[in-house]
Amino acid sequence: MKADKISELTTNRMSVYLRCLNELAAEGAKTVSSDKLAKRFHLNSAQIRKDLAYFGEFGVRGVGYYVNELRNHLTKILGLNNKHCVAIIGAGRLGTALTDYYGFSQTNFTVAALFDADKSKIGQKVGEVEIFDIKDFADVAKKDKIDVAVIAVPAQFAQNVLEQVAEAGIKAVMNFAPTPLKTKSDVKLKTIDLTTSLESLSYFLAQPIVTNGKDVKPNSAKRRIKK
Amino acid sequence: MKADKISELTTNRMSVYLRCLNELAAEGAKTVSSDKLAKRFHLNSAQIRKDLAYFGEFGVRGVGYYVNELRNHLTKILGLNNKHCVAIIGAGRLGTALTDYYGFSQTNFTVAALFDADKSKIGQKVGEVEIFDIKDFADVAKKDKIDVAVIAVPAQFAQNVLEQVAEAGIKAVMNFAPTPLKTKSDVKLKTIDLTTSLESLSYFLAQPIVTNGKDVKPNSAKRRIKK
DNA sequence: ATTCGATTGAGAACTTTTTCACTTACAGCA
DNA sequence: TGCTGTAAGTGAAAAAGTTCTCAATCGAAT
Repeated sequence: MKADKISELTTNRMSVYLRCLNELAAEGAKTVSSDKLAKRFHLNSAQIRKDLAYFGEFGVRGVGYYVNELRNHLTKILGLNNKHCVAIIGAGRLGTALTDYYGFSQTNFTVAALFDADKSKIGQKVGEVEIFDIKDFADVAKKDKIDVAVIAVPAQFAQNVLEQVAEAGIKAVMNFAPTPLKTKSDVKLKTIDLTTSLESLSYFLAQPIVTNGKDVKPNSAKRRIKK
Repeated sequence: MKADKISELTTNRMSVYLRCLNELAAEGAKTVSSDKLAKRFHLNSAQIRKDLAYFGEFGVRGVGYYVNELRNHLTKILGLNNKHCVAIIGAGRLGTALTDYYGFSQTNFTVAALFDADKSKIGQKVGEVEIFDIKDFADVAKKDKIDVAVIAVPAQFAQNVLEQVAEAGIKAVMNFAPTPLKTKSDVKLKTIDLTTSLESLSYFLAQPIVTNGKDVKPNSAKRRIKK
């Protein structure tokens, strides 16, 4: 198949598959079928096959996928065979929490540096990771071979930080600031907006829960009139 | 219009619109058009009108939307006119960071309690927020009128925590544990998987950047051909 | 009043994503 | 060697989501 444009929905799932394959490998499983995988995360097996098919033919008909082999493929596809160095900009609560979070992680990401504009923080350490002046970003990024940036600064500074980071040649940015950012097309930006997530959840709280078109509440006839 | 099933993509955007309206209101804007809004976050104006149309007719032709009026509507729709009390389960780095994050927040969410299984943490405080024993979740949740739970525990405990939380009658759960969770259909679960986000980003790093099916390395003429 | 520009609301068209259903291929066994 | 059962790969259909287009309608200017 080998399509030339892979959607983010697919790459997200690839990461999930890989995690699952790592678990399966640890459990000593030799093979796994798309159907077994699908059941692990309440997903359609055709979807898994289709996702994988974008990248090649990894399975064996009648058998399934060899766990180790597929794992190696996915690791390569996701670029996790190479080490990645992450810089976190913003040494507040969130930034420092993420420093540990990714530091712990079994994946191939290392938080190499923290950055902040607050003079009083600069030079301090969070675990093993030193806090640098954001002004020195380009230099430090180059020296430490940083290739991923995480923006964890207040919304009003985010655009500026993004530009500095892009200027320094970083091509992958994860943004936690709840604000829309403009970026050049060769920089991949992924925004995680916690406020939006929470508010969106609140919406579902506010609504009566509906299952199969009918209300689940005891004695309310019809809320949510169709059409 | 008033459709009966609103997608999460729409509710996420509604939250974004609301944030923007709050800013506009602060700037003193009286009205705003879908086109102006759209430009703020590189979005199509038809999309905004369609999103809003799910919930009613809020605009005035030839004028746009009255900022304050629309803001009030969105606030009600998202259920943000009521206070929400949030419990965070897992008083590790991430959990404590989120405690502050949402605590700061200007929105109508208050972190009312933290929970952990680690005896040494129980009784301590993070800012104003006390850490309770997870075993007491149901009691504390009832007393403090908690209606949203955030799961920030290691993956292997997440399913168990979710069940306890659901058992206590919580209907909205935000999950940071990188693992698929099973839940009853009347509990709204939203998972934010930071590892997946990062790995997915890594994929785009690993790939040559492609625009129209061709590689965009140094001296390729046209980027992004229309259509 | 009437015209004009602006902007919504909504159906149609289009695009993307997911699911279905079927064909092909391999492994194990008689 | 040929059957049989299982499961990948895949084109087509369905569903979901986005964008286009345009009639309807409002405010303002003439």
